Formats: sequence, structure tokens, C-alpha cells
Amino acid sequence: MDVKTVCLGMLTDGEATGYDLKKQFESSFAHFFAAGYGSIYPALSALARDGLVECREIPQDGKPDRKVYRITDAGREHMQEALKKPDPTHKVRSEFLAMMCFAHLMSEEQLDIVLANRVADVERKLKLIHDYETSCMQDATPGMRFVCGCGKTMLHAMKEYVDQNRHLLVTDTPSRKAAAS
Amino acid sequence: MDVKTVCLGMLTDGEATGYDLKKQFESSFAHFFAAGYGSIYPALSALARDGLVECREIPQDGKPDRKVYRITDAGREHMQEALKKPDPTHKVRSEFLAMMCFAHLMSEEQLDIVLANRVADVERKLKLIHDYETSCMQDATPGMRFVCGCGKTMLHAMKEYVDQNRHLLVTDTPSRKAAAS
DNA sequence: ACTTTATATATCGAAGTGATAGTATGCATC
DNA sequence: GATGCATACTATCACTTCGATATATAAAGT
Repeated sequence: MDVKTVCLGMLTDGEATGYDLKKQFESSFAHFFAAGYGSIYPALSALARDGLVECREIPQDGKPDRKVYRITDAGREHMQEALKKPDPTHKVRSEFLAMMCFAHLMSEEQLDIVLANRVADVERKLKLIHDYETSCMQDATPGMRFVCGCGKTMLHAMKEYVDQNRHLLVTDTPSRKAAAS
Repeated sequence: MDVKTVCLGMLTDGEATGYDLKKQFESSFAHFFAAGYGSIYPALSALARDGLVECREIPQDGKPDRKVYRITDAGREHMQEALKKPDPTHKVRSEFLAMMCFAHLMSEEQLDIVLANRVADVERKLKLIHDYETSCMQDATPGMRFVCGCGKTMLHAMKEYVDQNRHLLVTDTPSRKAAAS
């Protein structure tokens, strides 16, 4: 389940350009699988090279060709195989928690800013999920519903944890408490 | 807050070898910041090159020298600077959730195995945190307590979510329900 | 006697990150 | 009428990290 496979999976849903896929990585997939152009374009090239997708090049004047990718039968088969992997990973890479390990080397002001930014980021991601859910209404697959629900649960858990345990790191002043509520 | 910085941070707590740091990455840091030898050894070399750590080489017969690293004053200063970054990331990279997006392309048996493995992995990580907490008893910093607590909260949230929402993906048979309880 | 675990080093190809660059259209703001 | 910003699209590149593998010895379990 690398970027290549995820792109292939997205293409089971209909043809798309690299740009389209990037948008999906930025919206519905943002909270659990980020990918930039530096991964997506090479991935699509490799998939095309291996015959798992086909590419229609639509010429445009002045601009580089628009490249629309479509999954092939071989691609669908490959996807089926990829989905047989029994133990897909779930990894967290948190500079935030790493930094908190060294909280005793930081000032309260620094900690306060970092905690606030973390909560803000969580809220941004919650909004992304919410926007996705409202935009596709009832036509999401059960899988996507499961995934969105999982994202919301984890993000809420993080937010609540930070709120309820910040006292382990900072002594809340009355003004801060007031600002938080 | 890359591997280099985290290694430097670990060394604020006392001198260590690359192997020692790896153990820390595998135990207390495992649930939010993994790193292998392929990152740690180059990181230590770079830190030594930049004068942020010093290396004592202890010769050993037959084996390569044992290299014990100690942080320098410049290193401590560098760490202070690194901790001023106001918005450390917190990223999830989940093959698991990516796979669940394509659940409609999978069989129930496959899904069942994947869900079971996910729960097992969560439990393994919970045990790691628990083991760490009992091993260091009260001499953990508030920061480490915060981090362990956060890990436990997130992992419990994931486990509970999977348990309570598996019905979105699989129709639980009586036998499965019995096995789960 | 045999195997696993622990201590310790190190490298390398493959994969992914993040930033940057380029080009055109259209829309809003000044 | 110009300037800047958003959107649509492509693409590359240096750097970092990942995961697997290799090498060596000693202790400890079975």
C-alpha cells in the first residue's frame, strides 16, 4: 500500500489526472495518507510503464499535455492482489509528541503556543472530513464512512486529551482559561 | 524535529550509543516516532560532524569500536533553538485506512483478518507503553507522562472504534462475535 | 549441541518529502 | 488597466527516511 497502490485504487473509481488525485490526497485522504506531486507523478508514470493504467494525452496549446489516466484490467487485478496483504501498517510520526518529550527544556509560553497550534491543526483536519462528508452526502462507500468516522474519532480524542491534560505541562493562568473557553 | 534532533534530545538525558538510542525508539518512542539504524547512524555522524555531539571510541577486540556519544554545549544550544519551532507536525500514514477506503473490493474474510491484525497491533503498542510506564515508575518527566497518556488515549480510541464500527464493513456471524468476546 | 537473544556496528536501493518552477485562464481588488 | 491571487496542470530535484541486509561476538536458554 504505497502511493502507487493508493493512486491505482483511486482510479478504480474513474479516470483522473495527477492533479485530480492530488486534490483527493488533500481532502478526503489528508488525515491519514498525504502525498505530494513528487510522489504522485512518478507513481503514475510507473503504473503506466507497468501497464496497470493507460494514459490519454490531450494536447493543449502552450501548456504541457493534459494526461488523463484510466485503470486497465491488469491494474484491477493488481489492486485485488494488493488488497490481500493481511497487515497494512498504521504509523504515526509526530514531531509534536517528540517535542513534548522534551517539554522540561521549554518555557511555558512556548508550550502554550505549541499546544494551541496542535489543537488548531486538529480542527482544520476535522473540518476537512466534515466538508468531505457533506459534499458527498449518501453516495460514499461503507469503507469511506468507516475511514471518516475513524479519523473523526482519533482527532476528537487528540483534542480532548490535549485540553484535559495540558495541566501536566503548563500552569493555566485565569486569562488562558478564559481564552480557551 | 527530524531524527537528528530527536537523537540530540535523547542525548540531553545522558550519553548513549546508536544501539541505545535504537532501543529507545523501539520502546518509549515506538508509538509516535519510529527510526531504524539507517536513520540513526547517519544522524549521529552528522551531529558529530557539526560539533553538536562528541564521540568517544572504545576499542574492542574483533568487533568494531563501541561509539559512545555525548551532547556538547553547542548541541544543547541547538536543541533549545529546535524547540522554538511553534508548529511541530503530527502525521498519520495509514495503509490500513487506505485499504479500508477500498473495502468494497475486498471479501469479508480478508476484512476480518485485517481488522483483527489492526487490533492486535494496537494492543502490542499499548503493552509497550505500559511496560515503559511500569519500568520507570515515578522518575518520568511530566512531558513523557503527557506523551504516554496521549499514546494510550489514541490507541484506545482506535481499538474501540474498530470494535464498535466493524459492522460497517463485515456482517458479524455469531461465531465471530463469540470469538471476539 | 543448538538456537535464540542481546550487544553493537554499518550500508544501500527504494520510496517519499517539500520546495520550487513553469504556464495559462479567470476573477477580484486597487 | 494593472496587479495580484486562485485554480488548473504539468514536472523535477536534493534531501531524508525506510526497510532490509550484513557482520561479529557473547551470553543464556532449551
